[in-house]
Amino acid sequence: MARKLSTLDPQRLDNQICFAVYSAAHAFNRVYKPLLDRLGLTYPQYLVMLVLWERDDVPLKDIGEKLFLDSGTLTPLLKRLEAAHLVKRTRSSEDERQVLIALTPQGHALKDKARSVPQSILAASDCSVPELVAMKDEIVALRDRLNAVIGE
Amino acid sequence: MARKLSTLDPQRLDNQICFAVYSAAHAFNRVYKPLLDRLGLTYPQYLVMLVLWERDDVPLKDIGEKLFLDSGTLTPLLKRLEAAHLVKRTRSSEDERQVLIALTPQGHALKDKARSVPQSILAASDCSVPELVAMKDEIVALRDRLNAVIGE
DNA sequence: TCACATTTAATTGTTCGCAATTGAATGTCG
DNA sequence: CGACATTCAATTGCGAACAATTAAATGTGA
Repeated sequence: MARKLSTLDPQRLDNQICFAVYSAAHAFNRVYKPLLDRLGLTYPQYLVMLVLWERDDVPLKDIGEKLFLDSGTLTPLLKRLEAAHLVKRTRSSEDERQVLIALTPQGHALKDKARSVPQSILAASDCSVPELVAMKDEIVALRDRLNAVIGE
Repeated sequence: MARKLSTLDPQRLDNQICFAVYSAAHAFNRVYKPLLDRLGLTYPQYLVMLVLWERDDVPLKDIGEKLFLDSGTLTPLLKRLEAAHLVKRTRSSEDERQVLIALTPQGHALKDKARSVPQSILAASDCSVPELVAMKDEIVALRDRLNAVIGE
């Protein structure tokens, strides 16, 4: 009886999906760490590079919208990527407010070296691709509902 | 054809479950923010309080194991909770290496004020409880598989 | 055109999160 | 008992993450 109550108690840590998500994010980060160390990237830096590998010469703002990050996070991060010679930051000539982020040749080249990363993550997940895709879609849907509430 | 390839490309941002988890964690944090502000807590501080509301007078190490955090994160966090008069930190007399964390009366009292938080999160999730429980269990299982790889 | 609002990036300050190190307390084994 | 390893918390340094503010560029409407 006491057990049954505790498995329903919404104030219990283990009953909270947010803690599941929070702790899973950290677990992913720990798995990524050794893989990304070899590329000289942190996980958020890797996300920015993924965006740029899809489309180059992007305004900082667009990167922020894709990754749900603001300039307070991205400005120093991009300065570090620039210091590592992976990107170049230039003011747009049409709109001087915008900063355009472009890959350097080294930044482009890193895409190849990073090609094996998703494979390693998949292996660590120890889960079938269709299962992972289904989970991903559910989590994205949840995230989008949460973000919709924030805007309200 | 190009579209089909891109939806299978493992190096695409939108195909990565880790980014789904990462961005969902941030979305949760943004929903929690205004709720926890009223309690004077950050989200990680709230997690520590959840642990203590379940069992009081816990070694720092045990809190770390439950939350997957180390002393580098917890020591300053707990000092801030102590400065807010929510917990007390004392060295164990049996084992002087351990620091025991105990709730103050204010720390206990905060549990009641926090009772409505899970309800608000549930509403923001806009999802049935059984669905959320199923997702939570899947995510926890994934997290545990990832953590198992780290240990190896 | 000119006052005003909006957009955008940068900056500042606080809190996480973790790797690496330090130092003290405890355990272990010869 | 005594050398040695282990455990545990604290510390240091770095990189996010975000709120709040600042400043410059652009847009808008009288």
